[in-house]
Amino acid sequence: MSAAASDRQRHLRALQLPVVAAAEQLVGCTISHGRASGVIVETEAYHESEPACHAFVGRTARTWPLFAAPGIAYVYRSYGIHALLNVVAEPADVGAAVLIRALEPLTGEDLMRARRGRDRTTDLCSGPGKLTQALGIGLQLNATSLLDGPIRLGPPPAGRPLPRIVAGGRIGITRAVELPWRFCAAGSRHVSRPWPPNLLAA
DNA sequence: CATGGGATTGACT
DNA sequence: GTCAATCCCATGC
Repeated sequence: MSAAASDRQRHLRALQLPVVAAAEQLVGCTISHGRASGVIVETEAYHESEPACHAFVGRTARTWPLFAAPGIAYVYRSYGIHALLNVVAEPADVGAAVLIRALEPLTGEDLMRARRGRDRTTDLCSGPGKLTQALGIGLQLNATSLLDGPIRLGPPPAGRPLPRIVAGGRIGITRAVELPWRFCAAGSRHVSRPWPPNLLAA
């Protein structure tokens, strides 16, 4: 298969993988909602086997979408304020998902600015709460399909080289912090916390 | 039924 | 660097 053909399948192949590999493979793919879209530049993996994952406590009124089929959206409220978007991964009945932590704006940047009340491009989607606000994604889209919409997970933009990936510890959690399950596009200025330059070499 | 704690962000010192 | 906003939900009495 050509490299371009492989890219067009990347988001679909990722959904068939274990959640940590899926998180890595989804960097470079796209998320769109209506006219607004962006390239995924930062993800984190969560799995029911570790305590930082909401699914660790099992199936509840909050966590049931995590156990749905891969490609379903898990959208939940964080800190009483923000909506955070996850791509459910692994086979049905296994609780696992990829948190989308940052996007590089691709289309609809004017809409994003209006929704965010910010001008700088790097302030629009550089965080899990920011990107849902920029794309107009709320809790009402919890458990909807990312393959059928309204939110869509798509392949990398045509003609764009896939980014080199850097891995590290997940952000903003207190348990299982040692797992290197955060993945970023190397050198991207659109991630939530840019990598320290001294650690970027390798 | 009361309580505590977030997979965050933005404003401020 | 610190801190408040804000609310759902999981947990425990």
